[in-house]
Amino acid sequence: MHDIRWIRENPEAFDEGMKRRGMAPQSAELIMLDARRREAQTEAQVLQSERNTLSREIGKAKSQGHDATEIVTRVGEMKARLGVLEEGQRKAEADLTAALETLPNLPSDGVPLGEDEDANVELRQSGEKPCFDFEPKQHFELGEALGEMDFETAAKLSGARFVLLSGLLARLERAIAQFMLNTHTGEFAYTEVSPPVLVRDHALYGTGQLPKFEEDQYCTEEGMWLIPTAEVPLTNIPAGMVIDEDCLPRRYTAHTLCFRSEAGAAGRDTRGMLRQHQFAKVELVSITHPDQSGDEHERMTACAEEILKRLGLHYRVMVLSTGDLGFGARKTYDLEVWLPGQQAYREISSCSNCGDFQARRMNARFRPVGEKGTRYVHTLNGSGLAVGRTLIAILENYQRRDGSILVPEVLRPYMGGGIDVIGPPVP
RNA sequence: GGAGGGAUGGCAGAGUGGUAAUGCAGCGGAUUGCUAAUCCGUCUACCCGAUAGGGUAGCGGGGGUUCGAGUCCCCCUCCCUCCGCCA
Repeated sequence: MHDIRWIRENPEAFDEGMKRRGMAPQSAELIMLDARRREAQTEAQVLQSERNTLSREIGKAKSQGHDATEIVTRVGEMKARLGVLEEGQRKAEADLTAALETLPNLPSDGVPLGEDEDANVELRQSGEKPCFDFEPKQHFELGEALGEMDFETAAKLSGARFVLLSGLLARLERAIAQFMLNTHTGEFAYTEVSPPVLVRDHALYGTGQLPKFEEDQYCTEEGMWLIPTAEVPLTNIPAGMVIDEDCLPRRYTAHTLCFRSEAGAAGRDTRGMLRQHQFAKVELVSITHPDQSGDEHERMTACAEEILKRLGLHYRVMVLSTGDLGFGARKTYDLEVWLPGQQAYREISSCSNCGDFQARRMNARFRPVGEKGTRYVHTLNGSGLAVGRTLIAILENYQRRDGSILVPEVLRPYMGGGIDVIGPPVP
């Protein structure tokens, strides 16, 4: 959500930001709605003030035993008009909010200008593509050959875009998540959280999925929503609160299932488990002082990168262009891991600085030391990492000629001991 | 599913129809010769105003009654307790 006062004072900067997002100028319409709102408010307040004065006189007169019928009739006559004005004020406020709440965040300075992901800019790479003396397979070929990645049974149970892992692949998935959580909590000072994965409307509103992206979410009959990412519960932890400045930054991590309808993704990534309706992810969320969100964004990205480095996976860091930026983000780094079976880089983490955009929606503030009043916190979120996609990356990067998978060194302690290789498949 | 009790400022907590007590925290100021005490003011959001200042709203949300609602009535949401069911 944007600050209407800022828009009022910086209309050209606001429109410039929207333009970089590929959107038409918005400020004129918003400023008009704001003017209408303030006009309606002032109008209503003048009459309310009058009413209050007269009502107080009635109270005074009555307590002194004087007759007040004349004033009572006068105030009574104001009533209908007052109702109309108050209704007008409510309407004007609702109109402005409705216009504001569907507008995306403005890109930060320095975010590359572009229409879509083709304009994303590579910042750096880490590691190297592995060399094979055979033709590397895709993850689903490997997993199915091992007999531990079963799309047919999953489809029988749940339909398309689901997978059933079993045996050592199921265990590998668990090991990956454990390794990530232990690293983020033990070394990077994130507090582990086990949050609800069903949330109310206002939580999804706070992070920006509602009202605009309702069709991407799963909703229960009771009106609860399955989270599309743990960003939703974690970022909403400080919603509605005023926290002390010395409690910042707050860092949370959680390993949860995520649920996405993939409504707009028909036909994309249909083979394998790259794009599923349900997947596990270890999420990172930071709540920071406004002056620190930039540094925190770099730090968070580095934490996610460290996981890939320790797993020995080659990846590149992209900064998203203005056209590829998510709704709530002002700046996003994507980590793209190399998949030798696919011969492609694929997103495995997305780290975003949302500034005060989400904080304003969820009313999350802090009290600055030495100042009066409150300010909005800044919120950041990043995957640290997507567990399913990490499994894919390990399969494709650590595959061997015989179809077996070498377990990366750092994961072996989590595999239960003595399991350094998964497979090879039995014919 | 059944029954009951609740929701008041950053926090705690009074308030049964007439300007939202009080305490703590925060902020501003005064004062005192020492890490502090005391006193005064302020305290959320918005509107008007160049400033000084003025005003409105805010007691979970929305309606209603009333000249006037935190207070009375209706609807809704959420929280808690007990019972039932249940991992």
